Amino acid sequence: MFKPPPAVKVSPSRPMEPPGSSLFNDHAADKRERLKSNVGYVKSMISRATPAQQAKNEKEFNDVVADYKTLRNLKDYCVHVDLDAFYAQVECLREPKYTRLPMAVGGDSMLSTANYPARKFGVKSGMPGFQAKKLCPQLVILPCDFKLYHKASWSFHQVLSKFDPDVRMAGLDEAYLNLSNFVADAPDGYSMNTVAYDGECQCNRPRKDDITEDDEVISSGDITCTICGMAQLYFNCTMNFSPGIDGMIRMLRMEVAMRTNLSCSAGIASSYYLAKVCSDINKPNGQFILPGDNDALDTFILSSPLKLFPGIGPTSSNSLAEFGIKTVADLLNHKKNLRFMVSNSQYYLLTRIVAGVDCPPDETEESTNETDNGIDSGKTVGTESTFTPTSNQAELVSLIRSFAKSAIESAKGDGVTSVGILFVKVKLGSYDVHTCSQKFNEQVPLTNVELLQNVSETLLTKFIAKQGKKDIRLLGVRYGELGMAPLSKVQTGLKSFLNKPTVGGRCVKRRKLEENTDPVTVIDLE
DNA sequence: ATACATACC
DNA sequence: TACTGGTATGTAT
Repeated sequence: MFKPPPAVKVSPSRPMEPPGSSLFNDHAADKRERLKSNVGYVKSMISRATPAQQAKNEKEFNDVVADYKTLRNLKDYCVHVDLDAFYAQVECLREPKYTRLPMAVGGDSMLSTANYPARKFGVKSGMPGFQAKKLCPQLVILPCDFKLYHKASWSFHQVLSKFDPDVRMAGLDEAYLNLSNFVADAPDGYSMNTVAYDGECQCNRPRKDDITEDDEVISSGDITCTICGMAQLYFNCTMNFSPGIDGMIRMLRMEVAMRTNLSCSAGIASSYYLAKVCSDINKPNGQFILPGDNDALDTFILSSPLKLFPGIGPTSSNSLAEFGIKTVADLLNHKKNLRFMVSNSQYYLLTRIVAGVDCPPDETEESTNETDNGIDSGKTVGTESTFTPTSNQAELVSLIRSFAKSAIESAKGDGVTSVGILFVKVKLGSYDVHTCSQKFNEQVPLTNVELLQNVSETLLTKFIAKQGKKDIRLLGVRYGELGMAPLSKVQTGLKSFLNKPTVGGRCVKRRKLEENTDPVTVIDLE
């Protein structure tokens, strides 16, 4: 397979300075404190638990896991495909020189993505740009260009839908496929006509090195790269891939690289949930297969750190770590007390992780939140924004009214015609977040801008009156219980191919997409 | 019904 | 100087 060009060698970063005192750090410290105190409370509860209770807990755990394990479907080939450092890679199509230089996409206050050269310095997505610059002074930060990312995502989706017409996009850069039926079809493996490149051009394309002796070169020549303008040798060839899922996914990733000039990684497992975990293992530009075999599954799951599983975020992970639980194996050693440590839904998530299955029983039905009167009670639309903290009420009122208006525009763009509930979000200078909401007696049409602005303002001023005069650093307005226009009118925009997001791939429900007959096109950079 | 917390990209 | 924005979902009261 093709590999990204080697990164420029750079000296390692100096160690991070200890976190100074700031409102942000104070807030983070408070949060850690609360977590510890919570854990302390639970520990004291555990110390008072009776052996009978614990035995009951242990039995429950074993029973639930055993129950879930019967849902394992070892013959399935679930695939999760994930574009590597997506925004950064797309920016490299426009400016190929960044392929080997540390670069990130985002702004001074937050980075969305960092490319791999930047990651060598410890720069990560989700890090504020100004901190990243301390780790890597030569870091180039490019602004987000969502229009372009949507185009790239569309091309990606087009390629994948040829492998599975029911492919399910989960965000712009990720997708789930089911190739269970596909794989058995080709006992002799797969072959594909491709072009591999060599020469000065370093763009993220299939490379000459990817051609093996099993492949056949049909013709070759000397041209100029259309992306970076550098000299380029090309080799038209037929590439061959081994039979089975490994070859098929190598071919799939080669096809993605050909059609989008983007590299991706893939995970293959007997459940979507595990496939997602697997796609991170050999990233970037790699793939990992978890064999559909009970012992292999158990070994893999038990040895994995819990925080790698979708749904186990920093808070749960840190909390469990306080109890000495870091891996799934650790979890099994605390069966007796798990019930005390986590919420009910977390408990079932954890048992599902242990069992290695996607969904709890009785929840496999395709579900919609849309009710008969066209109200989608699950969906919300909103706008929020951070600004220099201020306690000036006139300014804040003006801001919330403008956000109420932009949230209306955003909702209209999604085909919303009326709303049943309005949420206001306030983040104080201390980073404490508050929300207030008001449910309406009847649906408010989006044409009633004044009313929605007035209610937003009232919720805000009431909040300020209650809290006293404090600095505010973020305001947001969000609408819920959305009345939707007839679907035929709205599904036309660039993002229409995106499915409704599903949190963490925890419960991936597959959804039929429109048949796609358009030819795959290379991303248009303008 | 409302507020808050957690998660994901 | 400076720590996002949009959406979903679960828990507590």
